[in-house]
Amino acid sequence: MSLPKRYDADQSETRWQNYWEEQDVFRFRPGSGKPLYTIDTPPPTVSGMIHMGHVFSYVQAEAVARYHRMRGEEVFYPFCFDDNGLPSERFTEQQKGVKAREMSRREFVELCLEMTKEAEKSFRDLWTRMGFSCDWSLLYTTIDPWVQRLAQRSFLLLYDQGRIYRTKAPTLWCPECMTAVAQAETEDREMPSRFYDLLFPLADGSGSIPIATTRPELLPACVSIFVNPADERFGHLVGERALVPLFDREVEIRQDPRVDMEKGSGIVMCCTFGDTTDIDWWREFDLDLRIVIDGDGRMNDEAGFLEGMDLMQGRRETVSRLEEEGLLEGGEEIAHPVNVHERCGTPLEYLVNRQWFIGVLDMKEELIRRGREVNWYPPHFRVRLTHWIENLKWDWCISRQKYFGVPFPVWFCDQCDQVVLAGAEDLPVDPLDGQPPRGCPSCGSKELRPEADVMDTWMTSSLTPLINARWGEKDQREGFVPMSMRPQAHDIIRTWAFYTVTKSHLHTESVPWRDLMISGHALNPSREKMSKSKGNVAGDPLVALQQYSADELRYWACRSKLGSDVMFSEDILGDGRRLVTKLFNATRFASSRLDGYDPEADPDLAPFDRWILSRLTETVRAATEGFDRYEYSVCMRESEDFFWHDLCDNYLEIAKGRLYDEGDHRGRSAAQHALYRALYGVMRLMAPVLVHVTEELYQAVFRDYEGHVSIHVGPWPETDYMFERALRYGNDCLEIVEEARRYKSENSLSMATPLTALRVEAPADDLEGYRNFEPDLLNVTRAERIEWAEGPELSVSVEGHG
RNA sequence: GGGCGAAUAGCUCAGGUGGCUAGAGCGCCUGCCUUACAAGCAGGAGGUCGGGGGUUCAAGUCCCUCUUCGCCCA
Repeated sequence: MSLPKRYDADQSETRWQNYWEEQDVFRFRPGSGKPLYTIDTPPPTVSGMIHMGHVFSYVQAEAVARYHRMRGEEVFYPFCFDDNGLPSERFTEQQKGVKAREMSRREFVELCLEMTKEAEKSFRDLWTRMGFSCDWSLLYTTIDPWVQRLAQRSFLLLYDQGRIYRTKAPTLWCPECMTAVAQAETEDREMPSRFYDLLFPLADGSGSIPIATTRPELLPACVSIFVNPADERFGHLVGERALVPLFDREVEIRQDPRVDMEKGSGIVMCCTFGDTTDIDWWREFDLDLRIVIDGDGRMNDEAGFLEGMDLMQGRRETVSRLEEEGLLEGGEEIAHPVNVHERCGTPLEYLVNRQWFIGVLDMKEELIRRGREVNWYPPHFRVRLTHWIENLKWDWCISRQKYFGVPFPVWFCDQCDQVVLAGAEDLPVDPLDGQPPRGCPSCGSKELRPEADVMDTWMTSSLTPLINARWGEKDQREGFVPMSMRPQAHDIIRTWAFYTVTKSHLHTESVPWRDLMISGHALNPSREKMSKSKGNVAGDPLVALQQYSADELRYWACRSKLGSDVMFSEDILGDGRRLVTKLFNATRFASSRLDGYDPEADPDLAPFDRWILSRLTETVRAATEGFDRYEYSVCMRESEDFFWHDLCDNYLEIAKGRLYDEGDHRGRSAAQHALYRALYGVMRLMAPVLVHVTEELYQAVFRDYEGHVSIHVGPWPETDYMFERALRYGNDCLEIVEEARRYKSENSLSMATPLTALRVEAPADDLEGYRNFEPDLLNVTRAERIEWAEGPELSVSVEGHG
């Protein structure tokens, strides 16, 4: 097959994408007998726009999948979507302009399903256009009934283990989303605020004490005052009582070392609840509980005259009343980090209500140990998990007061409040839909009410290794515990990695995966982390794909070191374009010189032929070593360097003389052999990244000789060819070529200009080694003769031109 | 405040276990349309490797310290 003059990436990429699908090239075939390589793809949420960050990290993992496939492993590479949960609800509400609580639950869930299906389609289209080799027949979503069954199965088992409990306790609460959230779903955001200095009159009338707070509206929730025991200024107050301003309640002044003497006035009020320290104090000192905020973020009747106001109104009203009473001593504008809900940015409150939890705080050591059992690439990310676990303050709250999610398989007895679980054989169940399977096991009552909350979406997505294994299903897959590899970006170590390690520990007493491949972020040209809200032109893959090919985007993603954040800008994509074009041109040239090539022949290779094939082996070794530790960029750098400089700039120019000489059968077939092996070798090294152009060239040139249905299921290049002498002398001989070229360049001559003679000096022991290269050296330098002489070291001089 | 990472040519970045004149691509300069490719080829200029100490025969690389930036967590 002859190649056209120019490479048309657009039509070529679509053509091969269709071909792979038609030929079912990337189908997982469990019975193949090859060693398994199983990838635990992290299911992306389907809310909103796909940006370059997704492309960046998923491409890197995709290249790894292709590498392992070429190494002869049976690659399990699924795709999946995390479509249940809060992100999808918010996405649906925004897109459709609806509110979940203003419609029936069934209607809303239907709408969410519809929206997620649409988003999944555009995701899948993009992935196809990027040339992804996942097996779409393995697709699952976290809302699939059988996946829900797995999540509920996990719940039932952990409940039986005593790992899950339900209790009324302080909970992180989002007043905007009106649900409990887990620690992992929060983030700190720097916000402008004000430190108010309030005066608390002492109960004995002996004066007043200043208390600095950013939350004056919590005054009605104040249950104690604390000072640091080491504080000489206020130590004498311990045991005294003070009056809460505006509310005239007496509270006791206590001491605790957690009070920061440097911050504000050095005296703090404890409210239920302003922060986690308040919760600790409340527990340890058995303080009163005064909850003044409702689930929707409004002050309730416990807040007295503030009732009905939202938090900001409450704050303003409190401040103005304090001013009237002369109990406010100015304040200070500050910026401080506020714990907000990562999904909506709303500051979180601490409310007390009944929630489901998984106990994790008592397992910290075990979980840290599991984290250590996983191979982290690059290794330094492991401490992030360790530190996250060490700093955990809450058990995992798994109930959400939401609608679109996996239901708890649970009812409650109206008579005795006993928890009634669904039977394992009935899963998946939706208690709101179906009848309870049996009466209350305690009192026999038939009056059961369903649990209306849904489970945290991480309850399901933490199970992806077990979902992939079809854990507990009739067709459970064997050899999936642990899975070979989980690729993910570093921002979700505390969530995905942590929860998944936890679940696998509890369910399989194992790590979820042997290897963890941690990608960096894509930054936009102003070095900011790309996010949905900051979509610029370059940040939208669909826009980028109008101008650049998928191979060019993939090349960009795979030139960076694993784990490091990389800037995305359009001019960087030009680098990929150059390489794709060069690859195409070089192969087109090679194929035009391969007529009569006999793959079975074993021709007598010239020294330069041995040199290029030995260089190829060096390159393959380095590339393989890189890929084995998930450094795809090492493979790209090494193979690009080999291809461009050794193969194109040097070997092709050297071998041209023989390739064009129809009369020199021996020399020509040797050059054909070396050229074919070298080009096909480096083509395969680049195939995991430049998936389309390598397929195009493989099908056009190599397929007839090799016979594999696709380059991507052909073998990774071998590493056994090595002639050390040819490698060493060949490298040195390039200096001779270089000297001839320099001479021509300095004299403004064309490279085609003939030279009268080259004079080469070399140590006596090496002279013969170099002389073996003479015929090819004459060809490439256009020298009429080479004068060889003994000398202390290799040196070259040019004697005039013709 | 703690942890992790980064700082190398004008720009974007490579430089495991310390070892010849520190590399690449882009950009720049000078040539060359060489029987694949001008989206190319050849040649060249350009860096006190963030600052300061230290270990060593030898430090971009190891140790200490400081500065700046990013991320994660309080």
